[in-house]
Amino acid sequence: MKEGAPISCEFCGLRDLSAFKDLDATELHVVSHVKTCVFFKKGQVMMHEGSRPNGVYCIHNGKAKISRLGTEGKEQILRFAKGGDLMGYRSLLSGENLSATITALDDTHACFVPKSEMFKLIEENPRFSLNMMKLTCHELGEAGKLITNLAQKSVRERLAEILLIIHRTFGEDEEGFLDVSLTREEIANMVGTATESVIRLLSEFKDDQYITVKGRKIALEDKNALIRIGNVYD
Amino acid sequence: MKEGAPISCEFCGLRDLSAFKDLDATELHVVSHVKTCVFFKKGQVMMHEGSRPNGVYCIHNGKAKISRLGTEGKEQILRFAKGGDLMGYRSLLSGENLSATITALDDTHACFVPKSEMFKLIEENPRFSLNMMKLTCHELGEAGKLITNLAQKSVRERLAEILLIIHRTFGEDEEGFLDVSLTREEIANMVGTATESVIRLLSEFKDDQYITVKGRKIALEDKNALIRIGNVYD
DNA sequence: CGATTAATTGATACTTCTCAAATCCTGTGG
DNA sequence: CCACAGGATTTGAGAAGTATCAATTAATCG
Repeated sequence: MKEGAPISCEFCGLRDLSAFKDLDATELHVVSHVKTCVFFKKGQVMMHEGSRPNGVYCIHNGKAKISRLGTEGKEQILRFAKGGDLMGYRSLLSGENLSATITALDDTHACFVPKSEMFKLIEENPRFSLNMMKLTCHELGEAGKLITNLAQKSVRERLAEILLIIHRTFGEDEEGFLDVSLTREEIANMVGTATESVIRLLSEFKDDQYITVKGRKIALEDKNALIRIGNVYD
Repeated sequence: MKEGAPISCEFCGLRDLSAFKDLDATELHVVSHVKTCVFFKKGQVMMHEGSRPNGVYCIHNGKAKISRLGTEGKEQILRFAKGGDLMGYRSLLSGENLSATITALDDTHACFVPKSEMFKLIEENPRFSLNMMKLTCHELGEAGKLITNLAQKSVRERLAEILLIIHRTFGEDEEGFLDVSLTREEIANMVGTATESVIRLLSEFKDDQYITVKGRKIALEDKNALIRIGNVYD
């Protein structure tokens, strides 16, 4: 982790996507000056499960995964994050230790906003508070979906759905492949299954021409089939 | 659903447990006068998945379950609620439809606080906002735990853990039985498994003398054994 | 261009689900 | 208070779905 190129909040194109969208010019100016710009290399841990954060990261560009350690130290990926997403706010706001580890999936530039500034904004700007609540409550809804899926769907269904989620989150590159590099193990740790099961099912999907695989790169060729297989309704 | 006995917020013993604990005398007085007291019979639905709530319920006494419909209409129980707990705030704050149904597990008295009042408090009292955020963020952490458990633990482990969770949430009656009446199917819908599996595993736990069963009533006789079986660390 | 890590495939074992049938409760109405 | 209907619980048997272990091949990063 080292200092990155300074990015000014006032001119950040992602601002409208974030909880900071309703700050006035003065507030924005302050945030822009108290924040720090940080760079993480691919694979680097941005925040550690169990520790206490002193602020939040706002991702400028790059990708990250949010994961927890389960029994036997096995990783469970809870969700992904990309540009405009805030990381570490759950722990900061609830006053608990970090319940998850955040790891960069790519070279990532992020802005660190200190705790004091976050609480000052909450204190002074109800609109910001409401944005933070919206964000959290939305995540809570997503978590409920995931819980239901894990509890009720088969591994095959879950894998199909998660391929679609990855597509929705990160989109595709110029060749049509999912625009993120995940190992089979990471996919398994999102689906909640064994690596070998993911491999077998991906082969199946490939044989059925629902996807194309080229090394670690995966392209969704028949999204409707995946929607059907995954029983994805929303 | 009919009018219940009026309960005044000022004298509500549960207030300190709820997000309303930091309201000043005036605010509390207002809430107490705009709220409605409502009574739900055991089994009655308090809020319906997919609908848009016009406020939140604060449970005065009684018990409720929060559940979602999964594929094939199967119920997935996300969590339970009891006196002092707020219901429906996730949807209200995120501005989305209700993502879950809330059903009374017992005869339940609850206070309905209208949406307008909730947003007024958020607008005017940052401490209240912060309490709401704390609440939501804490739930989000719990959801993460549940996700990890569902993805990684066996049905046997999950059942052991959920018996402990039920104990922690509802405590025990004078005979030492878990103080809530759940069908085997409801337990299965919390664990995320088939009803028959729950029945078989409960018999096993009974044979091993970890629990005692008397009809629908269950008593935890050896909590340490359940902690061990469930790999429960927190 | 090695060395290491990741991906793949096969064989086998185990957990869990599903279906079916029997028994037991529980709440309800007479 | 009792009898009954319908739902809930229990048990068994067999089928699926997944996990695990082991061995090979492929890919990736210094």
